[in-house]
Amino acid sequence: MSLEVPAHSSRTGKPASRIRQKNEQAIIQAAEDEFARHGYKGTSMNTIAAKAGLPKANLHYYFTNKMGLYIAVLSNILELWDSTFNTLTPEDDPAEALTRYIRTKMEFSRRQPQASRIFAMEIISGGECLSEYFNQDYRAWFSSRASVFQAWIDAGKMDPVDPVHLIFLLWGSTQHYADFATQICRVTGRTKLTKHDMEDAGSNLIHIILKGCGIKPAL
Amino acid sequence: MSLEVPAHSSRTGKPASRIRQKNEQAIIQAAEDEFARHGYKGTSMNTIAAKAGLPKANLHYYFTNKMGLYIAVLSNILELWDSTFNTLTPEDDPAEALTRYIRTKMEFSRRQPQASRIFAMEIISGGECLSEYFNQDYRAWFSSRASVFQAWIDAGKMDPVDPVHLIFLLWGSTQHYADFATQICRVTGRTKLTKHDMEDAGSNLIHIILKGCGIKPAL
DNA sequence: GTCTATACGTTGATAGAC
DNA sequence: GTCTATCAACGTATAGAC
Repeated sequence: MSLEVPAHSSRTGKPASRIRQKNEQAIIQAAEDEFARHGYKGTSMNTIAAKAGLPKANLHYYFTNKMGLYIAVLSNILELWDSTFNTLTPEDDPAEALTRYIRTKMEFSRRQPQASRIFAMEIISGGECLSEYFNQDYRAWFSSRASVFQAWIDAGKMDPVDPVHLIFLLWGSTQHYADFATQICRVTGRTKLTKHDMEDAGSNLIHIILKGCGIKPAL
Repeated sequence: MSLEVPAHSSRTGKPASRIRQKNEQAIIQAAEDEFARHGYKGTSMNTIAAKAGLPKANLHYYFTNKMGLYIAVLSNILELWDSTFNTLTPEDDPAEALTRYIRTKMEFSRRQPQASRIFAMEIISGGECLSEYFNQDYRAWFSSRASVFQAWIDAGKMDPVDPVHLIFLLWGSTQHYADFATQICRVTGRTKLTKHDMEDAGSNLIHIILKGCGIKPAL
């Protein structure tokens, strides 16, 4: 499902040296910051190199070109992304499972806001770099997530809401706290969203969404 | 064609000629498309000029520089944005008012997705161009919106949810359908979101959010 | 493996003919 | 008011010395 990140040199296929690993990490880190703020087109290799503390020729040595670096960053992110998603099953207790899912997504929004923003930018920009990602497998996976909700509905464990739109509600409401953190801070007079703020936000979402779906909260 | 009062040149304050009005409109239209896709930094005057069918020197004639054009586009959007927001009052019936509000926002996401995306890109990019917009007045306005919900809560018309987070839930869940339309289409196998799709999405949100807040639906 | 120097296209912006 | 020609700055990418 995810694009491939070479643990080995993309050029030689040999195991990565310690220096290589360290430099690649520094570059990816710097690239994440820039891509998250300015998107693909708006980011320059120059700026990334400066932020990573390396001459810009090195970026081209480790990643063949700008798109190569971008794909590496995206892959990094999708790996994270995917790993937080596959926990719901029809056998689960809806209240418990949904609570856990929302908490996990909010925790992700708090700890990896950059990842969420890069993803958002890419989607808004047309998402062509993710066309590989949104393939048959992805649609099948999405379907299987939706069918979990359908199973709960059929078993009378929750209201007959549209499972697909419920997923979009879960995604939209949780990612909002990563992508729009700037606006949220400005509006509420904060300088940053604390762990506590995010937990409050999560509790609020859990209350409204569970009750809204006719699920009794877990004890 | 009607005899409207001509808009005025942003430079001279003199009445705008018909040519000027037409060209400015074409430029802003093209600029919106590009800024919505690539953000401020990722957009080039060159591309905008080509899309507007004008030599690029003209853009600098009508709008002093790139930032001037960007601000013009943003202002255009904020005007639209604000005009859809001020309908909730403590005297309203919560069910009716919230239903209307969600429908309005979804209608906005359907008709003006570009506007929503430019706003999203700007916020993700740090939102410095909006620092003027997020001023004292804005915070006061936001507060007054939140206090409407608080009034409903105090009157026992809805559950004691956090009014501020409720607003973020409303914003996040409705804007998601504009900003992430690409992903939604890919995932659901559609080519575009129809009016009918958006109405379904709205109905779903209304069901979950109203019930989740302990509000009985309007009849 | 690393970095300096550089090629060469594109950028935002302007000067000046029409 | 409009547009062609042009500028300096910056973009990605590479060649080749170390």
